[in-house]
Amino acid sequence: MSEYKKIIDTIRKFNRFYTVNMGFLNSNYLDSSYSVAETRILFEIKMNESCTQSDIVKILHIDKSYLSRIVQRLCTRGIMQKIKSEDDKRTTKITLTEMGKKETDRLIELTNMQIGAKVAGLSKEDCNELCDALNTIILILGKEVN
Amino acid sequence: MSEYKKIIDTIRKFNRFYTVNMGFLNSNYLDSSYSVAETRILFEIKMNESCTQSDIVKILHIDKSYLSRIVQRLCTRGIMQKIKSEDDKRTTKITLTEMGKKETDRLIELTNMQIGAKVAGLSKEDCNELCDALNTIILILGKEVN
DNA sequence: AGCATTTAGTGGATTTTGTCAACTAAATTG
DNA sequence: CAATTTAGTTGACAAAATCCACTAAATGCT
Repeated sequence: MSEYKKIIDTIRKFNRFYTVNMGFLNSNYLDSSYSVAETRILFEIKMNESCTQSDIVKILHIDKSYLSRIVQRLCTRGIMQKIKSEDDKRTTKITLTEMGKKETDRLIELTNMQIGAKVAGLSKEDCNELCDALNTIILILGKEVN
Repeated sequence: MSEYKKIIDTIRKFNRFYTVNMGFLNSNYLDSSYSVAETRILFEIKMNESCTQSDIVKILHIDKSYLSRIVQRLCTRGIMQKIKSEDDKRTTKITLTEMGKKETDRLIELTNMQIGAKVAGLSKEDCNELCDALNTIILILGKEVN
């Protein structure tokens, strides 16, 4: 079997396994008070400190009007703030409020616990091996630029 | 850093990387004529040859009423068939029609090409290493029963 | 400069997706 | 054989996501 056929089959098998086994990846089992999209947006802002809506649109590939409404909702809920940019008056910087930061941290903690539950029974050796394997994949697939 | 903290951080990093980099996983960029749910259902029936709706409900964790309607739709589109079971008259076996099989194969071929594009530039060595890493993850995480 | 095009974000209207509860019919429990 | 469970269907809704048209600001072009 050629390398390509083998790797494609393996990735296919992995995807199937991972989405079932780690199915919470894109689930709202996390916390019913935030949708999947909201959660991803919160995580993204957390990572990027401060960013514009179009930044998020580009990264997460979601519709700009959809995002706009989500941001509005989260603003009225006191989770984030829109700050008019001085240099480019079309754009608004989005930042988390104190409450938003706390909430995001809480959500991260929740996912950590879910992940923790998944690996709870693993031995030290398995943990290390798993880490290596995950990093290997990031390294190799990261070479492919898109 | 403890093994657990390390592995949780790594999985978190991996999830982020993989959903962005391999984002097509659960996308309908695949083929606009089938929704994500429809595609998953088609793949599942393909794998299990013949199965009941409740089988699929259990495997894919989707609402039975939701599934029922999707199956109906795909039946009227000539993709699949419901066959009354003799032994248990509550259940209906679902099978793909010839057209359904062709369509499913076509969808699989499409994902294969998407995956292929992702790994196109990899060396033989990288391919093998990647395969090993993916299989390692399946092996280790597969130990954890849920 | 001045006009055309692009970009950021908003809002209306709609479709798609997914959920919940109630129901029928058949199977299972005990 | 009555009570409970299971498989699937349907109605009514709610949530999520998309499409399109629009305003205002920035950028490109000649």
